[in-house]
Amino acid sequence: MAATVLIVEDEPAILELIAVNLEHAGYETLRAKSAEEAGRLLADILPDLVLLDWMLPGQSGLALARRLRGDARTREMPLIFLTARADEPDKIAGLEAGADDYITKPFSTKELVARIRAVLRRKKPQHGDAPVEISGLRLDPAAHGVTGNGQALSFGPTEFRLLHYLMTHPNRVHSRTQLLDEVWGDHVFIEERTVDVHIRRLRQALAPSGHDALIDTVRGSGYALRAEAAAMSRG
Amino acid sequence: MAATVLIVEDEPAILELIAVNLEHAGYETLRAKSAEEAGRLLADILPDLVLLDWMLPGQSGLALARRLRGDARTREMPLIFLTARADEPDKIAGLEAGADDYITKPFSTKELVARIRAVLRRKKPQHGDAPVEISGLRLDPAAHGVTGNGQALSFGPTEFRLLHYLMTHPNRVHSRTQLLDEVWGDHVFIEERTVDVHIRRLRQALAPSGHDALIDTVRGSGYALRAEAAAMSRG
DNA sequence: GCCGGAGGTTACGGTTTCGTTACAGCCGGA
DNA sequence: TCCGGCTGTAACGAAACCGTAACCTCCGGC
Repeated sequence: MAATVLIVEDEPAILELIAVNLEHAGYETLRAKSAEEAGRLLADILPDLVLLDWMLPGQSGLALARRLRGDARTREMPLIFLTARADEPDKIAGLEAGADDYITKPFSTKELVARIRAVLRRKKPQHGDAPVEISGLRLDPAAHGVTGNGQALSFGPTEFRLLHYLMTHPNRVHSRTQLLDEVWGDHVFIEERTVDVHIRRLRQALAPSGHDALIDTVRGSGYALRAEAAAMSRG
Repeated sequence: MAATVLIVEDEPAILELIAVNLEHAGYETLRAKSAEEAGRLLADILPDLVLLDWMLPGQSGLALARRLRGDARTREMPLIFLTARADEPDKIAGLEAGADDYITKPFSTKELVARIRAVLRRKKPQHGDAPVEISGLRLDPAAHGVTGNGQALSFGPTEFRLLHYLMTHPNRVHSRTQLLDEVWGDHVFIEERTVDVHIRRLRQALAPSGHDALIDTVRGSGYALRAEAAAMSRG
């Protein structure tokens, strides 16, 4: 039940300092030294909160924030900026980008923990990391693991997110457009047929345990993951 | 059903380019070459979304945006800015004026369509159709599934729409013309006998659970789906 | 019983949609 | 730097689906 915090900070000493303090306060931590590394992490794992340094080598923290807010998966994710610059313009830009709070260095670890607590309290209860199970197929977002009737299955990042979305919205037809919005993110420009290919890859990855049969093609509409309970809902 | 987009753009070539692309993507378009013209149009028609150029002769796009947000009638209308200026200050001013998104020229038509789609989707609190049930026959539009007394039945797209329509309008005779309008769409030209064939296919798909008997042929008039409660109501 | 009309049924060409494969680009790790 | 995994796109073939025509069956009126 411990909340997971992703810390994005290029200075190793500060990164370590923050991480140790947060862990001491009872949080689990993920670490990234650049926006790019954070992006890769976020492709697989959705932390409960992101602590984001403003100045980063390569892509800036602000740019990453914008990317997070442009993606349906991460739009609601709590975000706190961490920066040495106290200038007013930066602050405005940061909040415009959808940050929930803004902490200027130097800061006390007490203040840091207090603000994280406040932001987490303000945000809705997280549901993104609860394990899902349907028809013997079990997906655990936190562990990034899937088992089919006990047998371990492996997926690429996109396949994993696609399966996760389908499993959390079963017995419902999703158009290709919908899936692109929900799984890839609102602001991507991808051919609809690409969804077909990923469905195929997902089915292939599910095949070893036979769970590929769970994914129905609804001709002319899209795809649906069928949980057996719904087919016989009437008694 | 197609969403209507009002395009406000003073450059004729660009206006045309955008309009053609949106129409190709399935949207209906309205065109205005100035903020004033757009204002007159909006007095009569409320489009589903406004695509607004920043720089316009006469009244600026920003001014029009502010006016739209000040009017109760148009306050909730989705609005996307379209501009050649990528400067940060402009962007902030645009978003403060209540724009839902902001696209800088040059842009790809793919991106344009994707963003329009995203904004429209975000604004609409998607109202999923409710399941219908008649005499043990249950149809769930969201799941695109049908069960007859617990047994799963499968249909092609047209059969499904036809059954859906009949189930939501039971105990009523529908002429073939009516069915073509309601199920196929107003503007299609299709032989009336085609309806017969689809009724036949629908009955066949319903046969496994015996629900094919629900569809009555009314000689000389059309077809009707009979809900049992009504069977005794008429003599 | 005969007849005409309406609906039932079947078969078929054409089109759309989907599954599948192949491929090139990107990125990170060795 | 090469290599191997992952991704998005294009292309091709198969299957599903559709609309139409043709033929058959049923029905009522005479």
